[in-house]
Amino acid sequence: MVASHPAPLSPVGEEDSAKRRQILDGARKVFLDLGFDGASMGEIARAAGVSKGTLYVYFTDKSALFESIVEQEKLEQGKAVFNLDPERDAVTTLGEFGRAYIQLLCRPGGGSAIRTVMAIAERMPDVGKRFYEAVLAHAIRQVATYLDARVAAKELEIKDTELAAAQFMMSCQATLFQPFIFQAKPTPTRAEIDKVVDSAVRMFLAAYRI
Amino acid sequence: MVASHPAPLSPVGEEDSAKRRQILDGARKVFLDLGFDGASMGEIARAAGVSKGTLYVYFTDKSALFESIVEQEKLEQGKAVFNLDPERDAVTTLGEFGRAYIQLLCRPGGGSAIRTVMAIAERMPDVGKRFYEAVLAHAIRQVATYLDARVAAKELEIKDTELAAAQFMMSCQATLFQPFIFQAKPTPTRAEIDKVVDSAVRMFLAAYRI
Amino acid sequence: MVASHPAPLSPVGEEDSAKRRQILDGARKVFLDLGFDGASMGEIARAAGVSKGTLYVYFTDKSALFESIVEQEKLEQGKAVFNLDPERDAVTTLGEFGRAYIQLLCRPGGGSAIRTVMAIAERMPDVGKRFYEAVLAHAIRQVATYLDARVAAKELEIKDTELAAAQFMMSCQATLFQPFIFQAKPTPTRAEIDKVVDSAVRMFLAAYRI
Amino acid sequence: MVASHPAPLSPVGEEDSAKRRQILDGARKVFLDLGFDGASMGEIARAAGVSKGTLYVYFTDKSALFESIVEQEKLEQGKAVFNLDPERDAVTTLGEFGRAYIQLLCRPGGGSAIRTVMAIAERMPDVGKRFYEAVLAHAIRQVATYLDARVAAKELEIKDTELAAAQFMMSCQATLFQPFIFQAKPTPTRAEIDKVVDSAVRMFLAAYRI
DNA sequence: AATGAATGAGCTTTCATTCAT
DNA sequence: TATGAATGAAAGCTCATTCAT
Repeated sequence: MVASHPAPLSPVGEEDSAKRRQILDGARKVFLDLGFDGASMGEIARAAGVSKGTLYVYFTDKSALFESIVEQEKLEQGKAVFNLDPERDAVTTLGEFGRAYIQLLCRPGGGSAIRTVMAIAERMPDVGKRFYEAVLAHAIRQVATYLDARVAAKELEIKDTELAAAQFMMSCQATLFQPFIFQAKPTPTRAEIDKVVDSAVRMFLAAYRI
Repeated sequence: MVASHPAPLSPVGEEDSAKRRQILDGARKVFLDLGFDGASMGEIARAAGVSKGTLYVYFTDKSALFESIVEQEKLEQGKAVFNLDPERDAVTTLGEFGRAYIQLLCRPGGGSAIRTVMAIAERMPDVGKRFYEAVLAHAIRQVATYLDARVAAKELEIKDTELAAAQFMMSCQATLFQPFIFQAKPTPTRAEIDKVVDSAVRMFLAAYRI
Repeated sequence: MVASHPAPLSPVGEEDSAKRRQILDGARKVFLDLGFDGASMGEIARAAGVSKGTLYVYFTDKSALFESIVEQEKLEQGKAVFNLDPERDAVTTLGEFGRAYIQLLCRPGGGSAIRTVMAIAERMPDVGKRFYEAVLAHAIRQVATYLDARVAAKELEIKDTELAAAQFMMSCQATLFQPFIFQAKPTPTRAEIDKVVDSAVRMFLAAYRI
Repeated sequence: MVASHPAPLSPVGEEDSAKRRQILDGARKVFLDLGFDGASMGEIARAAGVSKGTLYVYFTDKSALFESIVEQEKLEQGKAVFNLDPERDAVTTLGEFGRAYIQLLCRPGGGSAIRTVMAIAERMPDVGKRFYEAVLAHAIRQVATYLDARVAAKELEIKDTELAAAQFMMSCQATLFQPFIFQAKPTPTRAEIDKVVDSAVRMFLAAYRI
């Protein structure tokens, strides 16, 4: 009874109590698998191993829980670091980046955050916008910055590096991302990714290398 | 009750009675605006101008109705004809095509079939797959066929025309489609589309023109 | 099949379908017995002999159903006609009226609308106010009008007949209404009512008769 | 767990520990403002500045807490002393009393114990009955006792002083208490109270003064 | 004694579906 | 065929209550 009260702070007080984590983990799976409407609070409670009531101790309502999930995915995917060392040459760097990027987008195991957010964007525009900015636009800006450096290094000649970055990133998705998200093909293999990314790098450099 | 139930045939002789059309038209709008879960049979009935009961005369349940809508969109968008005359040169043809394609993807006014199908693909993989095949893969094949012709005509040199087609089509979406579908930016203007598609055409031809 | 569709109009269309009546009857009992918060839609459905869903076909929500009950009670109690013939003398008329009035206020069988509305008036001020106006204030005005006539007939001398009317009506309630509503005594008997009302009439006339 | 539970006595030695008081004070406000059903144990805990768990240390359940509040109000309002000095003349005494009584009944600021108890009386008849006895009937008895004295002093002539007391007290409420409790009019002003009470006194004395 | 985390029953409400007509 | 009345299962959410500390 001495030091028995070391941590029992209020659940909401701590930004990241164990229970909160537990709920987020359960909710993540359910939301990403079933979408916002398809997921029920009951199922989330079951997945998280807590009672329905407990959900509402930590999150005001279903939307708040969902937005926390998106926020978390946003942070996690947004901080995916790519090796975009401005000194390195474009062939290697873009190739490496492309492979990492596609693997991020086409993560195996169902439940894609991108799909889930896209699906709800019409009804929760802010959620969609913030996710896009933090993840997709953020990645584009990183690549654009790298391209700026290579332009300065006289390896490339590009007017609009942000557009070019986006072009490259979209090219890398060719035949991979859409079939994946539409469930038309399984998660792309390493070999498929290599082939497509290599081709994208070739096309990109054929167009922009000095 | 005597001979009034000739057989559990489709409600009317023709596969596409006026009522059926009416229902599909109403349902289309509601499903594309609100998604599968967001749409309610009541709202669909109202939009279609029929009673809720009638919905079940023509479609066994909500899923069947939804799949019919997707089927219809599939057929309609699948037959969106692009002028891919194999005789025409690549600059003009790809430019025109690219603009038309982006306008198809980024149609103003909410209700996007692509988003709606994408959203449900995890829970209805067949629906997603069939839609992808009939619309997106089909468009890729059309472009690939055109590219085959231009390769044969010695204008282009491409190993894998299907991959190249997809690359081009994805490049055209750069900075346009994703922000649009995530509600991060408004429907792209004509000028924006022109700029992006022109750049995609330039990049593509710089890489693949002989 | 000829004249088989004579009446199946929309439930809400008819202001007073049988089902609607059935629901109101069930809801009346439950609301008046348990109050707004104490009554549950499930119990109301059971009392009305319909499913919970049906409740919402006829009434938008619990409040709307409650307000309909209050409205109904208002109309019913508001149109309780008292014989306030301006020609009749005050002793008889006020005595008769007083007895009828107390019997209205202290109706046997539990479930008092007055109590129920009073209880919710703080949270639904409009409901409270409208009920008061239509039932209590309306009765006061009727009596005041009668008193005006008796003043004109030189039987009484009263400055403020509305206040006098209210005084008389409150006097009639002495030792009857409050114990009744607080459940401190059972419904008053005829004899008790007679005694109290007679006394109120005597007091009133001793004060106001010319 | 050894000797830490001396016995299931009341939480503390004194019947009215500071904590208990604190809870009662918080609960009073919430119950009187929102009624029994409208008040939640959470809100009560917040208002009292204790945890929800503590509520259950001092009171077995919500009903017990509520009944304690009513008990407390009963005691407090029951001991509201009115200057009913049997030596003083009726005009002054009844006038003073009437004003004080109406001010007690029509206290500004929502939270009326009378309304709250009345509201629940059907479901908690004992609570209602005890409150009526201790507050309303008690006040009537006080006035009746005063009237007895004035009858003995030959100022008044009254057969049933308890009935007369109640008559007077109800007359004082005319046009004031009911509109107030139904939220049909705001808290009566001092001037309004004066006017009504003066009139009630006049009527009463016109009828009962020798 | 006091807490606050956790629960689960129960609430209001919605909605896909059925069925008599 | 077409209807709309009716349903009941299940949703999101609240809250009185319990319990380990």
